[in-house]
Amino acid sequence: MESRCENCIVRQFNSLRAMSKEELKRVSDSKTTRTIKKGEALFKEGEKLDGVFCVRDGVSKLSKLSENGKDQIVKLASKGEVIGQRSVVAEENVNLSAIAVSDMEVCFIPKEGIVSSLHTNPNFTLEVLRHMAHDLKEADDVIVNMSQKNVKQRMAEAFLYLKNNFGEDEEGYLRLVLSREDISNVVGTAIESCIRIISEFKKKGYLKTSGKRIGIKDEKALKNLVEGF
Amino acid sequence: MESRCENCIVRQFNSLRAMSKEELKRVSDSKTTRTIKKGEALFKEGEKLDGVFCVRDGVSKLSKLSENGKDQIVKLASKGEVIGQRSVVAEENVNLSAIAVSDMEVCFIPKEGIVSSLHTNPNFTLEVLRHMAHDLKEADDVIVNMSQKNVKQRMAEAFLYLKNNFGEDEEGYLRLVLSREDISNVVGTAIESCIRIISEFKKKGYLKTSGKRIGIKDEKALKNLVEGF
DNA sequence: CGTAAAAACTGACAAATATCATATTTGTAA
DNA sequence: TTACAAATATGATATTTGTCAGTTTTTACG
Repeated sequence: MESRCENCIVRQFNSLRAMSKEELKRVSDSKTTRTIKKGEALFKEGEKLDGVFCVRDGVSKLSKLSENGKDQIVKLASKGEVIGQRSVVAEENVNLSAIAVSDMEVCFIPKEGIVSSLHTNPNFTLEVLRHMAHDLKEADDVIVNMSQKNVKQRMAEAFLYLKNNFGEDEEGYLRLVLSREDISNVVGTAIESCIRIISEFKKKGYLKTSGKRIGIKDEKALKNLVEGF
Repeated sequence: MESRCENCIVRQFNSLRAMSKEELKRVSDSKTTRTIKKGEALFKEGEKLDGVFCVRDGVSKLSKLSENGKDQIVKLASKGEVIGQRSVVAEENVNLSAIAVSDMEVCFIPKEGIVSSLHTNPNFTLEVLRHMAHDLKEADDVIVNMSQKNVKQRMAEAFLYLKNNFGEDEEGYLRLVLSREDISNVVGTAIESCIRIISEFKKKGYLKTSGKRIGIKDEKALKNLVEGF
């Protein structure tokens, strides 16, 4: 795969596209490429990050673990997204863990390259700001969903989200395969409730499953459910 | 009250402090001061904002209304905070409504003054970015609380939050007086549940009430509750 | 393959929370 | 000050969701 940031397509999707040629070159020279296996961590809650990760392939969950062992997934980050920006910008330890839910290829960019551009290139800073504004809106939406929708509605919404963001394969199954546990941690519910609702949706003809793979059979029905019909 | 931004103390708490003298002067010339009565809206979900509000006094709730009439309060903004930044930065309609929960004095700053600085003054942009990064972290924390803590714990946390952020009066009551309904919308629960838990906390000696005013009597107990003891 | 461990699933039950109905209190304006 | 609406409060009950205990299925790997 292309190893210079200047030629990396992934960059088009994130704030690095607002960097000048010289900045990109500097970033490219300092970055390192890494392969992360499914289940491995990019970083864990509380750590100090000295750089950001640019996702070239695969998906990572960003989650927070509580004392009782539950962990809530706050976001799924995939190709093109930059992980760890918030921590670097705020100069704080990371508040979330990042764990691969599929095999990943990422670039690690030491923070110096990012920070110096933040101070000197307003276009870049503004671009980062816009991405953060987008993330904040999404986070607000999640808060509202968590409090105003019931588990069934949030489950339905999760499947629609997975279809829209990661697509489906030739057989009509969701391309991103998550364990039932991960799904329950996205939705914020108990594993058993999650499984039960999947069974129910299957019975009603909304979904189909094959092993851990899940496919949407009746998108309209799921949408109606989310809307409260 | 001081009417020039250059001399306004409130500015110290927000991103405007990263503006140059000239920029501030420009902002100051274009701004207008407004008084908002308790219950009135600064703006409503879905509107297009052509500026931001800088809070000089009072408190506003930022919330989202759902079809079923519930509204979830995502944030309480008070003195020094800038409201509407996200929308202006992202060039999107606002995703939340802002309604005064006490009488407010705010300055409205047309977006031109903000946007031009965003494009030219990296210090300012970075400062805005840092505030947004902070808000994002707080939003993530709210998501996790909503899913990992039960209603009683979230109620306890809400009271501690109100004490820490808005203080208490001479008699030991929380300075920011919210209706039971607003409290339930912060916590994400039904009004009746909210009231019941207040009664319970009162019986247990954690809280005292006087009309709609609420005071914390046993902070340690509330903290223990939040921690899960 | 075969086997052990992990993940998925199911049922029965308990706990948490919402809803509905209604009473009481409080604040407000005539 | 009364009178009324709005807010607060409480009880009874329904619904949702979680927990525990166990079975079945899938997956990984020697």
